[in-house]
Amino acid sequence: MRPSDVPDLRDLELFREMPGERFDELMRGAYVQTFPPMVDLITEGDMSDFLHVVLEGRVELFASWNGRETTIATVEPISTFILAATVKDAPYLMSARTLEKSRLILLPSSDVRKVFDADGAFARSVVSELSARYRAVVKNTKNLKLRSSIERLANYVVHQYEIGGQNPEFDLPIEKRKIASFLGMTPENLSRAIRGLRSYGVEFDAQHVTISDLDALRGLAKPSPLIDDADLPSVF
Amino acid sequence: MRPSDVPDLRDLELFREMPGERFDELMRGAYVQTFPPMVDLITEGDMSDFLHVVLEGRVELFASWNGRETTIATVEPISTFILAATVKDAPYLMSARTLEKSRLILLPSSDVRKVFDADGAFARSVVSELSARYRAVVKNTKNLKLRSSIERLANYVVHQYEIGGQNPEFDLPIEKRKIASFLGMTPENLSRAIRGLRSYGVEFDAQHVTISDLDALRGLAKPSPLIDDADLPSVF
DNA sequence: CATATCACTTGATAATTATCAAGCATAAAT
DNA sequence: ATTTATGCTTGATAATTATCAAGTGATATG
Repeated sequence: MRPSDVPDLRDLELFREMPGERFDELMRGAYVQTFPPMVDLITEGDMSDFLHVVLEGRVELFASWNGRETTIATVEPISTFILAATVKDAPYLMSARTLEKSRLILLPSSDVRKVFDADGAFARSVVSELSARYRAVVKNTKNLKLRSSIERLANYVVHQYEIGGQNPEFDLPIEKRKIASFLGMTPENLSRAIRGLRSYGVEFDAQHVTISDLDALRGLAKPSPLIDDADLPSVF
Repeated sequence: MRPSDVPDLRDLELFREMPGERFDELMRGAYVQTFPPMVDLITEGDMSDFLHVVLEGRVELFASWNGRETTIATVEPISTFILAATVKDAPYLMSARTLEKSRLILLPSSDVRKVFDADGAFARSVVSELSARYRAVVKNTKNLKLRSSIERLANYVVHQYEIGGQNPEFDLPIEKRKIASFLGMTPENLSRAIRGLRSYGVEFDAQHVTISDLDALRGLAKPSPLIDDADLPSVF
């Protein structure tokens, strides 16, 4: 375990309030590992062995049923995932794979639960993180159920614009096929939705997006803080 | 506050581990209220004033955007709702209304947060509840994104069959229009999906459902514990 | 009893979204 | 440079789902 990774972890809301000894105890069992792209990290249905933290790279969370697959989220540094399965000692609901070369810290789930049982401050941090994630998934549900695919795309574009410092030009952070899956549509349908946004002053050139009429786009997207704003600093 | 309500609350996983004095402290600020059917309890976007607990009756959680509305869940006794907004001190993401005459306990959010900050055991109980709810929403997302409407209905029927003690005849617990909204479809589409289930040996007579060919139904539904099983004793 | 209301159903049609197949462009591999 | 692979786009078509309008049946209301 590289000592330089520890400060990053310590800054996470999840571990910030924890007494130093507890944190060190957690770190003793932890290990850091670097994975190539497209490596399966966890498989849905398996029991939770480790709490995962992405230090570098990018990880996709996805789920499958009956031969179909859908992207639930992509996780970027520095952020944990599958916290709920870890504290519940329950099977993973999602699978995870690296999208690019990624460095992760793996904290044995049993250690996490041990600290969790002994340390009220940690328990409170977990609550904060879980609440935020819960709310993110509820927002995602509202997005899926209340909006059409072009409306979801429009809001995705507005959101990328916002988190990119309101620059009217930016690059898509992930492949279009992943965006399509995340937004709950096929790649073909995304392609057509992208063409549909031209009448709202949005041009796509491969990964590059240019917004020329923000008002028109906003008029279609009608973004709402109760659907589109993040409770979490990172992720989703 | 009726003293007979207290034991019910005390049995909730959320409050079970809590020291008696803390529990009493929480109860001092609480009050019980009975509401007629179809009363708006909370409105999405408002700040969290109270943690709500349903003692009797039934409450619908729903969300709106751009004139559209969708049912997220119905809450039955004895269960809390909007816990995440309460602990985060954040705006409600969903509105709530009574579906029938309902009795609720309202716990001031600030009291809940106070106890939460002081009591590690309570924080751990909150985590357990939140994790379960988080996982329920993730399952719901998988249901929405991976299944067609008739598949969602088929799984809904299988689920009702399971929680009703595997009796091949049972009654729908809520109005069909609510079921449609919960399953993410229009009432018309639900009507047609119901007809579509006839070829799988499921007959609907108003609210009454009869399953005559469970294998056929299961073959269509393909229920999965990673989508359809509950982490929570009640709700969803 | 008659009427009104409301959930539900059905039919006709439209909109949305998915599927299948082919073609294009870019980037990696030989 | 040519080939190969891959992601993306486009077209044609089909399936799914929504919308609008009308009708049915049950229950409630006057």
